[in-house]
Amino acid sequence: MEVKQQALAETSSPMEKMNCGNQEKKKRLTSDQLDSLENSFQKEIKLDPDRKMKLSKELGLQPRQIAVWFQNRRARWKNKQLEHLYDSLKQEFDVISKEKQKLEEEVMKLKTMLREQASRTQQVSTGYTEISGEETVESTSEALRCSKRGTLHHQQQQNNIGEGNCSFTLEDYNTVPVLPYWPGVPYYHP
DNA sequence: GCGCTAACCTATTCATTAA
DNA sequence: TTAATGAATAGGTTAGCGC
Repeated sequence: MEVKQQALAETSSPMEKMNCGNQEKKKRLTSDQLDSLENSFQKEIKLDPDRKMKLSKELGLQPRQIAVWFQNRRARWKNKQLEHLYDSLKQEFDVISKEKQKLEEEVMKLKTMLREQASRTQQVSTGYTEISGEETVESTSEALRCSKRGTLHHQQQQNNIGEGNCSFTLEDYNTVPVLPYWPGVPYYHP
């Protein structure tokens, strides 16, 4: 019963007073009221009944106004959280995009090198050795393997890939923590 | 299980204010 | 005058409680 009376009291908002003939206009809260509400919100994002009544008395506002302010404040806070989340995800996306572009360029280079090596191998296996100008072609397959391995190894070292040393994996991505966190305000679990 | 109620959330309205 | 901001409302959902 006591709760019911309180609920009734809370419904008597300024707007309803306006509708009842009382021309009380919608008013902005004063900076002192906002400071107190903000401090309270920073301490605890949820509003328990005791604190609502306490703030109501302290600030000379209806409990309903306190509740509404907290609701709206939580909504604003959540929007900010989403903005922060969007920013951090965008940053991650940009980094991954650049990494992908680099890797694609590397793949192109390596494919070109493989094609060149393959054409040389074909020339050697057919027993055809062409010496044009100053160029000398090695005719042993072992030498070819060595040179190929050396080139690939060099590429792998440059890019830190191969032998399980890939610089970025899906697992890495999945373990990157997003930041559901807004400094100065405790994380809100709905 | 069902109805009631309070509290909460999201979307929206509307008054105020600053540019 | 208008866009941005914030107080308040409407309507829906959820959880707790008594029956």
